[in-house]
Amino acid sequence: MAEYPPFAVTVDLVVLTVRSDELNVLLVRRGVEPYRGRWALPGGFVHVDEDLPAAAVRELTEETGLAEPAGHLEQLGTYGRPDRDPRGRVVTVAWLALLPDLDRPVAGTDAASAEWLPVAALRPGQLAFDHDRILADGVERARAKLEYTSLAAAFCPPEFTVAQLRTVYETVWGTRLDPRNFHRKVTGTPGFVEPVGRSTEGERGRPAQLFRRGPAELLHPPMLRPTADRP
Amino acid sequence: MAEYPPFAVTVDLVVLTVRSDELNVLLVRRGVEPYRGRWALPGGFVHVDEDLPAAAVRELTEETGLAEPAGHLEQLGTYGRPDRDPRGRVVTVAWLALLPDLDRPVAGTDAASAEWLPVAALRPGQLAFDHDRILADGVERARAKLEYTSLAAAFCPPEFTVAQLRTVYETVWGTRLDPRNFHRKVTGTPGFVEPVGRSTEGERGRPAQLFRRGPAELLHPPMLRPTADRP
DNA sequence: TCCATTTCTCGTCACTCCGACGATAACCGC
DNA sequence: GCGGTTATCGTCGGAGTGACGAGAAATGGA
Repeated sequence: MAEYPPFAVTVDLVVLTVRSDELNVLLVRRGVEPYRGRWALPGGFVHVDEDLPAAAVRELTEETGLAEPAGHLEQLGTYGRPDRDPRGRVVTVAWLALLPDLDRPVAGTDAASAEWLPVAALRPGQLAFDHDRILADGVERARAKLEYTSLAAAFCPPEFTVAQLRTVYETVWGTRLDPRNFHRKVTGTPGFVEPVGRSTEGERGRPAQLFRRGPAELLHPPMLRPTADRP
Repeated sequence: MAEYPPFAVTVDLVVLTVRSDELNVLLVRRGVEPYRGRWALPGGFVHVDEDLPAAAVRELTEETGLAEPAGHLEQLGTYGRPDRDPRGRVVTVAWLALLPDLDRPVAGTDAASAEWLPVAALRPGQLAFDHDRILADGVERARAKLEYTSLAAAFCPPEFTVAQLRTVYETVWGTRLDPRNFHRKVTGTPGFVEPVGRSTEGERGRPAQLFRRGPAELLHPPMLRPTADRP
């Protein structure tokens, strides 16, 4: 192996959820320099004998305090501009996590306090390092993947209604969808959702059937977001 | 920054092209241990002050001997299993490149001789390190992206016919497509291709109109590959 | 109790898109 | 000219979708 420049490798997490009709991201306040006091994506160094997915899962459980069975985790991309960290050459492998709304506050074992913040409330340049860019890439990935995968259900609890699922799409895409057409599409795509057999109770309006995730991962044909049609 | 485990960071390239109706990948024979004499993806260490995309472009030009204007380059994913390189902890950022068929042999400035090999001819376990897995991921990414982007044109020379573009789809997907429906789809999607105004000469059959890439990057609606329909 | 309100669910209709395929156009070599 | 080959245009039916009407099943207030 002779000579090679030494790097530090970290993982950073873009953890998204939908709560109160807004897309939220999990952020931590940095307690040390650089960027002390600024919001940042949760993350940390990869251990010497640790695989990259394992490091991501470890950080996720440390920050959210929950084992990972619910939700979804995938690699987002790797960022390594030479000047991205003033301390030295740090390459970070970013991960995208989609979680249901755990309406309890985040109980992290980590000292740093993690909080949910609405993505729309963040201003450019507000996050540490290049985390603005990473967050933007993560949000765009999530938006795109809702089109052709069944990942929207990862934002939902194990049992959910069609309307809850529609709210996920509407929130992530920032558009409104026709409830009747959405209902037809979701229930008509084999394997997307499966009826539980029960219904909601005590909510306003007619009770809604409860569903859980189906086995399908890809949507064929996809559900394309409404486009500002090109000329 | 105090303590952190030191890593080596490399870039590896999955360079794909379509030649003689087969999907080919650019491979090098390793001249040193480990995996000496085995085929591997071209790649190398990231320099100390080098950005990751710059390292990928550098390796690409070193291996193919051509500046990068033609074709397409994107980050594929990062692979860092602790045991993936017997020499130590090496994390590699893999990139996917799609190039037109430069039917001249690859004139690399690199000492290692790079060669095009048909992807279908490779057997599992034939490549060094975890390059089998990286190649498989790259091929799958290319297949998926043909569906909803105009990337197929990256496999074509600056001017090409609809039939050439169809051959790209057929080769990458391993399916046959109806020439008439394909022609309708390609020419009917605004911004996918633009007529040059000239036609081929001296080929067999009726001359074909020449096109070049249009400005569109996304295909709306996508061109879905024929599916072995689900039940 | 009755009614307005809310929300879920089922239909209808027109339009687009796509797969399957027929037909014609424009070149080649002989 | 003639057959072979490939490119291009057209037609037809079915699947999928956007726009929207209408009924079903709950709640809450007069």
